[in-house]
Amino acid sequence: MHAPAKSTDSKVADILRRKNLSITDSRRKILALFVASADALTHSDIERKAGEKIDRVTVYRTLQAFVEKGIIHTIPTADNAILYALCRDCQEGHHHDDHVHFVCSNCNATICLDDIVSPRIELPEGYRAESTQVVIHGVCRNCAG
Amino acid sequence: MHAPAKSTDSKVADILRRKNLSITDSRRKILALFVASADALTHSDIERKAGEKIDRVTVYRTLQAFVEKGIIHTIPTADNAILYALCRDCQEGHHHDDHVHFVCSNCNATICLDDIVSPRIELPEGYRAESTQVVIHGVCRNCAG
DNA sequence: GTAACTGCAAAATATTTGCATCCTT
DNA sequence: AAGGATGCAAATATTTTGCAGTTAC
Repeated sequence: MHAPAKSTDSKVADILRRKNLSITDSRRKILALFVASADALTHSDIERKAGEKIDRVTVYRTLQAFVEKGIIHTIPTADNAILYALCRDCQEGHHHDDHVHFVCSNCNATICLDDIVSPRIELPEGYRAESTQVVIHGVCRNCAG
Repeated sequence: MHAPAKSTDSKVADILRRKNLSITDSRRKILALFVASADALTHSDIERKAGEKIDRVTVYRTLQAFVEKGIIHTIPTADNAILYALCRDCQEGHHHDDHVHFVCSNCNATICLDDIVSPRIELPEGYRAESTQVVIHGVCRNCAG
């Protein structure tokens, strides 16, 4: 098993420090999960992956704090499970919601495609757009084989 | 105030009949809400608007049945409230999910813009898109007024 | 008449809150 | 040392399930 790379660990600490959150075990572990995995996680993913050591309530409060601080964001999904993801861009400080999310119908992973900018869409007369969120369902790189 | 048009009532009955669902009071009332209102509804919207007469459990089961039969569909939202909406096109039989949803940040209504087709989006190598859902936040026609 | 639908009660889940204790700074 | 974070217990809220009575066809 790969030991948790020191780089991940310090990256995590950096993020927390930058956001004025005190650095605790729970937060380190949970944030590390996001940094480590490319795809979005549900509350129960996190509970499961973090092992038995973290209280359910702490997970709630931690996710809430992360969202408030802009470290992670929620992703709307068709089946309305609440997904949380950290985006590369958000890490850098300038949080932007207008990116594309991809949900793999095979492995069920949800991935932030930060590089892809949401398109401008022509709206009917009278509507004014402020932000555009796109969720694409399909088959991801891994599953397409 | 407009009396509930007879046309709405027969429209509702038509839809139920076409989908092989028996025509009951609850279903008629709930489906009428969708037909009547232009925007999407949450579970609690429905409970509230339907009056005290409909049991919470019946609402759950009715919405589930409607979704299964393709009468309504769920809309993913940024705040992860579960929204249900009937789409003009879905009524006609050929259900397509690839339409644009608009959420008004002022009046909070969610509207299906059935006329607007989701754009094709260029994906990274290896990804295959099957469907594209777009949610645009902004100010709707009424509120922009 | 039969199968399906509803409403009530209750179980199973999910989320929030209060508070004493522990940990970070 | 002080303020914030955690974990436990318990309060709420949400969703699901079972079943007896009712209704649509």
